[in-house]
Amino acid sequence: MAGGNREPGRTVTSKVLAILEAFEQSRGALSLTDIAEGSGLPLSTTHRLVAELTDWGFLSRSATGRYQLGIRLWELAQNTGRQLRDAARPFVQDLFSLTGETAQLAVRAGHEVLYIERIYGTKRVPRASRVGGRLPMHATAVGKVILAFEEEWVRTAYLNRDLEQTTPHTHTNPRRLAEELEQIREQGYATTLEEVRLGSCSIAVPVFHTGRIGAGLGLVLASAQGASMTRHLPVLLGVSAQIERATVHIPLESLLGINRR
Amino acid sequence: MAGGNREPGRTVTSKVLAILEAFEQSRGALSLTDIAEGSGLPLSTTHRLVAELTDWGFLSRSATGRYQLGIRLWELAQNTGRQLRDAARPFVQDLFSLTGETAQLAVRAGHEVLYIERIYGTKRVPRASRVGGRLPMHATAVGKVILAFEEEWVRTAYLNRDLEQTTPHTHTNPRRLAEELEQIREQGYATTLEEVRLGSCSIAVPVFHTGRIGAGLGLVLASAQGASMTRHLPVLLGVSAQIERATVHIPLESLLGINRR
DNA sequence: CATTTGGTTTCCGCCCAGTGGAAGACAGTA
DNA sequence: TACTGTCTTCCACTGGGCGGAAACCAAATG
Repeated sequence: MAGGNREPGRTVTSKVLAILEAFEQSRGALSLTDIAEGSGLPLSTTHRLVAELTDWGFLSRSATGRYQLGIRLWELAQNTGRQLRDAARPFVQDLFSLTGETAQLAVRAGHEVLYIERIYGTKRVPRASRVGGRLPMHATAVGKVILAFEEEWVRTAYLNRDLEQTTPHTHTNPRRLAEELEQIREQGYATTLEEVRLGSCSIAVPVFHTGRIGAGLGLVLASAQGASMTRHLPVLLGVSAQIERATVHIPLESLLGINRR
Repeated sequence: MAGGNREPGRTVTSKVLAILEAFEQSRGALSLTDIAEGSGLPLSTTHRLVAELTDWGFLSRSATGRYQLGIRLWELAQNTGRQLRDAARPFVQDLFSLTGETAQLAVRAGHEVLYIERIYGTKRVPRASRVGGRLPMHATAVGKVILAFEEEWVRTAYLNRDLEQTTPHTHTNPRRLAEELEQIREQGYATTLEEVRLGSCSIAVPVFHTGRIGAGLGLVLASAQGASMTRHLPVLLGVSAQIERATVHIPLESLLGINRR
């Protein structure tokens, strides 16, 4: 029965996107079979769609026959939120040069922080986040500072969920977390100590845009320097103010391609 | 006649990708009608596909109802060539800090240079290139240096095409360009003087990988400093060597999602 | 308030692009 | 040679995609 056993209600578009997203979970290049499994599609269907995506440059095929996301996709995606990234990057770089520590800029995407910029030196640091990566908000300094200054309903909605325990030090008690956020709002910055990953701590300040919280700007340091983190506060606040000044003229809607719900 | 006048042979996939690519040409957010025009699709078809793309986060809709590329796309695309970018970025940053000039890293994509990294300060420079952007190879220093060290057949293929004249100073004579490339290969670096854009000049050195040319590393400066460009050569060569060392262990095929033809 | 203008959303029956099981080709490996 | 895992091609069936048309909506205009 050719074509009989098809899964109804599944659009072609959803299949194409599922194929692309299959590359997100597993690092490195995938074989056709991997893609078929990852996207939950029959092999022959996968084969056809993958071939077309490759023609368009959205996937590329290495010498070994395995596939990976193509440069065309990356090229296209550079247009997303370019204004914000272009405007903010030099300042994040300043932050890095002035402190010598890994500097990062993140925004809220749903219930997570999404890292959109990250400047680091050649020295090795235990890294949990990466550009384009997500982390739970309550475990990171940037996340906490965003949450603290976010609108009331966002905060309560967040605290009414199960809070993931990333390390033994992650704060997951909703009540105490609410208090911590209150305190962050008062003091104007947030910190974490080995809450995402053992061996590293972080500090972050808010970046506002048109009165609302727009992003979080932070530093990641080795745990050893956790005690003296706050000495970076003046620089952090200064750079944050500069980013705010550099982005005021950018209309909110073109800042990022995020569907605010 | 519903569904009668359809354009045959056009796959759904191609329509979806055409919609995404429609955002590349025109800056800023697009209305549904704009997208339909840009992708050459009927309005109702566009509407259906755009709606699904939006659901998946590949497009986002602003308060005004216009569409732009979604953060989901950007997020996915960060996985493309991450190894190369992550490894190279700190060194490009060094190049910037050491020289104070806009530093950039580019690779060849077909007959053009594709800028994959670009570090610049807050001072304004006339910029022609941008991360994710392309330029003709013969008009840029990074492009020329890549072309010069590229395999013979690539070079001859390139010179047998029409060479675009970007500014009055662009070298477009194939014969003379071949000589220039020869000289670049001997001296180990390439320069341009207002060949892409009036007011700026550039200098670049090759970055090799497994014996082949892998990328071009360069600086962009204001034309005024064109005469003394070569004083940056030692730094450029040093940083290039460091990038080579940092990327030797990366398998060629996972460097970038480029289909080498 | 009626009208025009410029855009977005919904509708619906036709029909071909998409489908996926199966078989064939291919490359390692035992 | 047989086996195994993977990729590629084939092909007849069929429902998801299609897109013209009409309804809808909002803002500008008379």
